[in-house]
Amino acid sequence: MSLDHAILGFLREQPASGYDLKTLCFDHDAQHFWTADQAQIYRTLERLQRAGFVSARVRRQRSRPDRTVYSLTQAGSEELDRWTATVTPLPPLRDPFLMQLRFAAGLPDDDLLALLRARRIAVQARLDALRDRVSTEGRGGTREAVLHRLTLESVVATTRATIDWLDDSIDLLSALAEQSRPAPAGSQRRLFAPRPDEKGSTP
Amino acid sequence: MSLDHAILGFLREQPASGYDLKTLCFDHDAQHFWTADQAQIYRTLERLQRAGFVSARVRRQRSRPDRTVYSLTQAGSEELDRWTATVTPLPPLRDPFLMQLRFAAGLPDDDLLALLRARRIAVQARLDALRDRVSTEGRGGTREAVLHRLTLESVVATTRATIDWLDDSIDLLSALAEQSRPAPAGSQRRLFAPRPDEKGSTP
DNA sequence: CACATATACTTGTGTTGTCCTATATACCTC
DNA sequence: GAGGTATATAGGACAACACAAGTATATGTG
Repeated sequence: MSLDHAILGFLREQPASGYDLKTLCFDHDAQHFWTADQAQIYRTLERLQRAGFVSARVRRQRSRPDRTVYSLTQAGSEELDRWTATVTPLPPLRDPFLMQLRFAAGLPDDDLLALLRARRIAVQARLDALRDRVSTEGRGGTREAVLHRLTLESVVATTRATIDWLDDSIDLLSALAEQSRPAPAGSQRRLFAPRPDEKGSTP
Repeated sequence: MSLDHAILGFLREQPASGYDLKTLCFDHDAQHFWTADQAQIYRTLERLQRAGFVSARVRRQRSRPDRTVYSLTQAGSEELDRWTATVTPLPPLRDPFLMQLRFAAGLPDDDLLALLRARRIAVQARLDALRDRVSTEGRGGTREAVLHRLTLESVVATTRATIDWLDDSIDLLSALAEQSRPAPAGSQRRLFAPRPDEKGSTP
């Protein structure tokens, strides 16, 4: 029921329509810790309203379809406080990529390395996007701003750790692949030192 | 459809019953990257059998209920290889705890810090358990063993990063809380150095 | 004027995953 | 011999979530 509380959280900061929540909140602000389908947001709003946690009023608009703007009620605010103060157990770990890696023993070395390198690129792109957000959104001294910054930094930290792990894993697996690769003719043992523009295998 | 492939992956390593998959595979080996409900495992096995990816045969047992032992078929093995070689996009980020933190601005400082400290304890416990596993399971030079070790190390790396982030966050928030706390009588400024058994605030 | 785009919301449907319960056998312990 | 534990499987109910399509209106663009 995290989505419920995310919506309550956003509505506490300011009233919003389902459309606002989707385009402004979930597609941007919350992007690094939660996402939500548009249909799901509307259905959840309906449910929260029935539960008395939010109230709705329709805003007529001339140039646009009418908006149903939701606000947090007192009960909603209390529920949000109750929930934020609740200690919850760690959720089970779930990572399709690690699963893929765990069962990739059947792949040729090159395919395995390609998989890891592709992953590295994707994770690096995510990290770059996060850093952009830290530098643009990471200002402000209000309590909300500090907490928002902390959530961004959490994801930055784990993402960096993932990149480091990927680098180590790529190094390890290429070394293993090199060992087991049928040596290209005349290269079992180097007769000459590597040229200066060639990288050594290990520091 | 990750569960499907996890089952194919385990069955490639050795034939197993639904019960084996639950108790030996998902509750232990795969614990750090996937979990599965017992009911779901049986239903998935049925589906995989209909799809021709696994085959079943019943083993009569005298002292125990009969077991239905599943094995990977040729088609199943091919599907597994196809899937492991497939590059998939990063899944969206989902973290209920970060959401909680993001919307915790309404909490008193002490509750907020309690939340983070409780989290630290839980994450540390997970890390300890992972380290145990690395030292007991992290042996062997087979391809499977290496990949298994890498998956464990991935989770160790991100878990460590999370602990570091929690420590930094706790430090930051306690400092902020200290600033805004109404100063206890006579303690705006320390007149005496801390006694030797008192901890300094920072190394 | 046709068409795409942005706004704003609704409905249907399927999949995944969780929880709970039921069934059955055999062992072990009190 | 009653009750707990381990083995082994199966079913219903349901919540969460994703995907897809449909309904409107107004604006901008070629």
